[in-house]
Amino acid sequence: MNTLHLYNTLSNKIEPFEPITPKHVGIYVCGPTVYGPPHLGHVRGPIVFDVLRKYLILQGNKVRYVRNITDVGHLVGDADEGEDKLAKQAKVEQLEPMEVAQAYTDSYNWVMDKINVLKPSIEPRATGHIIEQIEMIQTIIDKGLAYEVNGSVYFDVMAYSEQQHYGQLSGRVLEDLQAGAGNQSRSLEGQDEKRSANDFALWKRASAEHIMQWSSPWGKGFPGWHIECSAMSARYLGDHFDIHGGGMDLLFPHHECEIAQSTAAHNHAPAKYWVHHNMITINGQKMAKSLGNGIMVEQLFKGDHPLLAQAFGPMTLRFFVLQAHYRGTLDFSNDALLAAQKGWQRMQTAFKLLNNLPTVHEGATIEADDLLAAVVSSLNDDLNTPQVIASLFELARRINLVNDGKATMTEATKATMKSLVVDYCQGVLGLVSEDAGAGDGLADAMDIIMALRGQAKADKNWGLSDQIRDALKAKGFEIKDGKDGTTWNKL
RNA sequence: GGUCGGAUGGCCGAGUGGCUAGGCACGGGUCUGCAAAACCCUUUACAGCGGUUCGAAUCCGCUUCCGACCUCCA
Repeated sequence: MNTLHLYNTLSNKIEPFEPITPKHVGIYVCGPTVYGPPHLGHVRGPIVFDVLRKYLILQGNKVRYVRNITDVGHLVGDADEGEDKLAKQAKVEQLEPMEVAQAYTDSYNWVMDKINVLKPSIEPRATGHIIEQIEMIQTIIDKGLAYEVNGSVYFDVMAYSEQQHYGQLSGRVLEDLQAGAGNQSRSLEGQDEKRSANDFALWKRASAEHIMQWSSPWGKGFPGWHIECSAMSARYLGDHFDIHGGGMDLLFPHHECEIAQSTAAHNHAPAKYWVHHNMITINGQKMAKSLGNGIMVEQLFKGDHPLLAQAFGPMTLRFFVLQAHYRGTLDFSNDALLAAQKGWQRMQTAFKLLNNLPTVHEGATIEADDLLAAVVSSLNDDLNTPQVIASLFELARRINLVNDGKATMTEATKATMKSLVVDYCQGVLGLVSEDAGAGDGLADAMDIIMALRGQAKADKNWGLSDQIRDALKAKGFEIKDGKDGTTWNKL
């Protein structure tokens, strides 16, 4: 494909991507609800949309990327009387709600940095946009598509569906949504206040002991759990922007409600393209608290989890995520992670050779134009990163051939290869080498040890050289004797 | 129950009406004090049963199994 195409959930088709305003792209991605430490599920979306964003930038677009922090509003599911998730966690920990939100926002962003996800252009918080949400709710009420009951405001789905198509995004039909949902034990507070079971809260009245609450035209309360994204996306990207992203689990009801709210308020749909990534599984099973198989990102980095035999670095995680297409489920397991880690190491090793490779003026036996074309084409085809990675492995193979003197290339080919490594591997895919020991003096210290061991080897003092090697290995440093000297890396 | 997705070689995971995905593991080789690493090579698998077709893993139907969503979720 010659231009970027994306799968649009709105049409269930792959469509050519054309910005509303040429060379300017607005992206809104649903960020985390910050009431717990980041787990593996939190990582996929940011990586996928980071690749999309970086690719759009490489193509010369100016991108405004908005990813929110939800620090209020989501109701607790299990018969908790509509308590705010954050407030609940706060009581448990005896902290201020904002303290909880801050701590988990920080740990989320720490993970984002580790996995080389670019910071959002704007990272708005739901609590910082209460006024915008109230204004939007008022607009919807004024249009007769929402109603107030006892200090709560509900969106009137039936009234809305008389003018607009409710269910367009998720493919749901209103009649099918009536009753009969699988989880019959689900009885939410305020259900009897609604005119229809499909109506959803825009604003909820807060009880006195509810910690997070704000004044509104309808009394003290807090926003419903869809309105924040509608209000914040409109504020920072306008009421009609290019791409709205998120996980498939948000498709219904969250995104469907967003469309309904925004359409009700602005008379047209908010986003042109809706892009959804699929979920992750652990050893083939859904990751869920109830199954006890949730893996926190920090546990992965430390290897501190029963399902993990070792630690895996941030780049291995990123590489692993990108080795699968974003619309398919992705299965985590120790073996799969291990395979990704080894593959990524091999790729890095080859790419590091590139700068020092010799070139020829004529009689070159390999080129790289075909790989560049393949990479671009794969990205254009709905961000097919697995195919991009396959092409990069072929690049690694060719680099190794030249390095081994089994093939030759021109300076122009070398330049193309550099572009593949710098612009696409490091740039778009965001896969950068983790240089162990950079800047903390470790490298210098290791150089000294390597020199001493080199002397022992020169003296054929194998006992000492092996002892050094084994001792370092025990501390997590791997020693490799190559033909051009000894190298090391941190495992 | 309703709606929507999947089932690919030992593992992960692309693709798709006829042409090698790729990675990891396994195996063979090069290199090497040993080891590890690195590098090269490693010859087709698509749930089952029907159907359409010159030809299907790829399209259609049925069956079995798995999963997601149905107002907690990335």
